[in-house]
Amino acid sequence: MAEKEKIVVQTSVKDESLIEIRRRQIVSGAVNLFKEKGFHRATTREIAKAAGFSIGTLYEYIRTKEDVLYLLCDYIYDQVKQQLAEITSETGTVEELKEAIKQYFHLIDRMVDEFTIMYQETKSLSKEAMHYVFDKEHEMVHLFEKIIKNTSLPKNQVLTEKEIFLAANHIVVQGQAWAFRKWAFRKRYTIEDYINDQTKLFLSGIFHFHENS
Amino acid sequence: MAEKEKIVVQTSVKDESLIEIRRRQIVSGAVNLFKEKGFHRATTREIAKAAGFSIGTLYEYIRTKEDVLYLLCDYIYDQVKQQLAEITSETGTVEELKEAIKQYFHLIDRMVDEFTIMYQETKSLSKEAMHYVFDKEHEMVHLFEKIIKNTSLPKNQVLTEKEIFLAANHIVVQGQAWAFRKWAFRKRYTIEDYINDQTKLFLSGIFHFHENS
Amino acid sequence: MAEKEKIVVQTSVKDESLIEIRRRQIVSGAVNLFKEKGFHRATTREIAKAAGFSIGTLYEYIRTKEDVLYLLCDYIYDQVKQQLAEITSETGTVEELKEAIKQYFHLIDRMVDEFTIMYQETKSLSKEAMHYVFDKEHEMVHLFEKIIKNTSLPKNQVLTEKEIFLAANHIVVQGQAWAFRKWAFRKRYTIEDYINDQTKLFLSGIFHFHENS
Amino acid sequence: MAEKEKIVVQTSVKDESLIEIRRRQIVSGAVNLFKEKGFHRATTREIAKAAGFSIGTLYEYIRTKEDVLYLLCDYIYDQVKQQLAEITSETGTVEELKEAIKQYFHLIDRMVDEFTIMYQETKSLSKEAMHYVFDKEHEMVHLFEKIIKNTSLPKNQVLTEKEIFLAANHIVVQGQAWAFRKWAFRKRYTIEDYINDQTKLFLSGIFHFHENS
DNA sequence: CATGAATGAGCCTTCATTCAT
DNA sequence: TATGAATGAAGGCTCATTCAT
Repeated sequence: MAEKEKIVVQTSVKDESLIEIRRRQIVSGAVNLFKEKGFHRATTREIAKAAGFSIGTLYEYIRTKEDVLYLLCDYIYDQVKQQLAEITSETGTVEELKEAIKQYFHLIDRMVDEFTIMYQETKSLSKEAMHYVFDKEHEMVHLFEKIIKNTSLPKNQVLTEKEIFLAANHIVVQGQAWAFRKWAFRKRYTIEDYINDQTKLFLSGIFHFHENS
Repeated sequence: MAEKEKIVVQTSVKDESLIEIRRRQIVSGAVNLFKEKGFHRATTREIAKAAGFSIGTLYEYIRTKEDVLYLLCDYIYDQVKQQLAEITSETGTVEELKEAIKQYFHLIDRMVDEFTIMYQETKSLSKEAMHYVFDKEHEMVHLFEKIIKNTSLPKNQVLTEKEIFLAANHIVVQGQAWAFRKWAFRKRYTIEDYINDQTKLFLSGIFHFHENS
Repeated sequence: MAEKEKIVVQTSVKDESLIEIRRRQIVSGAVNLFKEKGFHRATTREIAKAAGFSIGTLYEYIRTKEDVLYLLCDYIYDQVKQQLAEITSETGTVEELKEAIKQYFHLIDRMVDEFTIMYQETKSLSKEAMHYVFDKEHEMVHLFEKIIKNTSLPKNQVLTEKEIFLAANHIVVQGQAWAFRKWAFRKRYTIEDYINDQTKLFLSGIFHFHENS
Repeated sequence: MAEKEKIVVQTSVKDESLIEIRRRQIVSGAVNLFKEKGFHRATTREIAKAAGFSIGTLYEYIRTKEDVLYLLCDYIYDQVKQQLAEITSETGTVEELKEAIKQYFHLIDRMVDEFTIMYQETKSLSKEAMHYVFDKEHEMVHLFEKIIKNTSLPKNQVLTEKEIFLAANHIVVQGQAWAFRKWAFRKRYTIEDYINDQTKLFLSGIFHFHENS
């Protein structure tokens, strides 16, 4: 979780604040571009153009094309983390859990493109970078694990660690599904409906987990 | 759903049965290759080699590199469909539904690599081919919709069409999750455990769907 | 002029009469094909198909793709030669010369496609084959040299060998021009008009050759 | 006829003057190469090498291989046009016509290779590019039409538009003949001789055009 | 003789990356 | 720092030719 984990994308530029600006430009240009053509089909020239400067300049801020994808994933997770940071479970009520799910699903809905790109292109990353991304995903699962653990369920429904893990994954996965199966859901569901039904299904699931054989 | 819908990958070879053989070779070679490097990083020469013949020959059986991916997706779905065809809901018991889920999850487990590739690379297909794949996915969702619809749930838990759709998607998505989140699940779950817990969560979910607000 | 000069296109087939038949098929298929796509753009598969048999069979009657072009040129010249053989200058009248020109121009008009192909693709031939073709062209020039030489011109207009050579070339070239500049001429000229005016221009030219400085 | 008609060969390089330089390099390299092997047999790598840079660079200045041929034709016609621009018929004397022919024939002699290539490979161009080249040819014919029209011929020999067209084509064609039939002419003619005799033949032709039936 | 599947050299083109200005 | 021209490895694909049946 420490910032130190961040895989540093090397630059030849010294000015730290300029680096930040340029990278923001790269990322926001890349999102639109990758959304349209995917990482592999997008050329570095196009990335540079989308970012608003020349390839020469692009390569002052990245070392390889893959860095762009990495930068993008990094940026998205930062956003996610930042926004999820506000979700906490303090009282342990079910309402709080519902709220967390809602926040998370809305977050995904707001960033559908970014998420879609991430889940599609992540596999193109180097093993090293991929692990970093996996870790981040694990953080997200973990966040929900904590919230679920903290939530007071009916007495006879106390979940084991493993079951909590499954439940947390469930939320994360169903959230992602909204992003990369939108072509299937959008015809029948608004995000609100989706949240509603998914939450109901999920809650009745964990509320009665141990009732069926 | 007619077989005629199949998007024909053109060939310059006339012998139909030979085409079948060669394509099977292409597909099984490609699975291993794509698993390792992904579709984009694999070269046509490598695909040919993995299939056991020269590029020249490869191109006697496909028109473009994308055809390989298409052939692969096609093959996988055919397998899936064929194996799921045996799953039917005749008595409408919950046991039957459980069995269907089990079959489906086992199927995915058996073809983890194939599924992973499919969900990762599908987006690289042409619009036309993508729609064909989407249709196939829809068939799968539909299969579960029918089974769920046919299953007798507690009286007060009758599901609407929309809810059935969600539930069917749920199964399909959680099945896929086993494939492309295996890195997360494998540490704690065997496929049997996974099936078990997922089924429990799902069933208690739909059995009590309308109990929570 | 002897048949011996013919560069033999080797075959692995023994039956002489079959060879003739197959080659005729090759040539007539190739004319249509080359007319449309040119020699380089036409594939051997297409040539075989146009000829009415398989590539395998095609290669029983030729050694390389170039042979097809060679066969084609050979055939065309044979046709030309055969048809021009009937043109002779026996009385030495101007009428006879006119008739020869007319015959030649009409011949070209009848075989525009063949001529066009020949003049366009001849340069793709090997040096050896090209020389054979050049020799054939020379024969044609020579034919007209003989006719012109034999024609009685006004006394003060007797032409030197060199001038006769030029005049003969003139006819050959202007004939070819009808074939490969048809896009320019066709708008304003019918073949009859063309023959008429070209003949007039030519005759008045050689009839008054030595009048201007 | 406006310069604007020029079919633009697209580039990814911005510096206009550099484009000019590189294209000149491409063209002059291509002339030698095509002279030797023809357009189809020459590879892009060879073209690049002949131009003095890498394929990568070559493709910064052209879009496809065909562009090289187009660039070449374009260049040649520019040269021709530029050099013929100096030829004008102001007084309408026969001497002026002779001079024009002389200039044109000399021009061809100077650029035999270029002309030969152009007339041989032009047919490989796309329809669009071919039309552009045809238009240029038409300009040349038209130039001579104007000159001939302006030339004062004997009173009873006034030529019709159609005859002038034929005569102009005559010059253009006989000029080309010097280029692509050089193997035939070179043995007996120097360019001066050729010009001399061709001019004589042509002039006596048009001076007496209407004397023969 | 006829067939057509197999082969692989080789072609055109792209594009990530570098480096002189 | 910024620029963009230059580079060349590498990729997708074609097609003339062969050879077993």
